[in-house]
Amino acid sequence: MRIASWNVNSIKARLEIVTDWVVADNCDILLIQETKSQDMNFPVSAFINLGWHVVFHGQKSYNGVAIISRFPIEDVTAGLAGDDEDDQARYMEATICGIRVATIYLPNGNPTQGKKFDYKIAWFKRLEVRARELLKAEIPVVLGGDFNVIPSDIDCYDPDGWSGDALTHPESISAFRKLVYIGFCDALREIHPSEVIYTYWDYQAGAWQRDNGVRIDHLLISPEAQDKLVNVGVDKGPRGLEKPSDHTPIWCELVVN
DNA sequence: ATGCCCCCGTCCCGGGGA
Repeated sequence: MRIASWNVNSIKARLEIVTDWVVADNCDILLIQETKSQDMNFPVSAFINLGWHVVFHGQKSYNGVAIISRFPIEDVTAGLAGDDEDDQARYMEATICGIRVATIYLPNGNPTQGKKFDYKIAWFKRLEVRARELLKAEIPVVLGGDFNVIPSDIDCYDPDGWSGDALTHPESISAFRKLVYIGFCDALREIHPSEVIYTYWDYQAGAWQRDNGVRIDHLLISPEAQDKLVNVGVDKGPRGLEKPSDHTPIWCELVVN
């Protein structure tokens, strides 16, 4: 079972790149972020025509998440509990072949002084509450998405230049590590503990050509999923295409019994 | 120090991204 996560920066602008990739990669489940599409405009038929299943949770212009799968999608929940005032479409869960998956688009949090950063940290706390509940279920869980956190210096081409940013802020990193302390595994680091691997390169200043990247897209997996983990990687291919997303997919492979 | 680039929308600028 191959499960991937990808911030596509608009599902409509990236439709061909995404459909081509899921077919070529032999991916089974793709967790998508930044669809930037209202539900009524989501390009459902492109995935139905492939024989895939699709669920989505969007809003106008910004944010938006989706899950597409070769296998039936069950028990879908949209939104993250803990704040009735929060109307940003950043979270959705579903069960596919007995695996509970979540697609996560964590707030960026810049600037670090003010409401946006407070929202990020509050959102992280809500995610931790949900993550603890999911661990209690003792089933394979994959939390995949754009966490907007650079967990350590080796995950950044220029740690000094990024100091003071919301993505490297100590509170952001603590909140991310907390998910690991309570029991989730940073799947990429399980297989590649010290390799420099990025998932995002800015559109600006030739960041891709200079390999000025950061690792901010993550797959956090429960112990029951970790037991089934055989491989993890990042596919840089889509970032090098014409009109790419600024993120590229991260994937993991779980053995199925 | 700032912007570079890209996407969206009652749309040709401004907000948001990271």
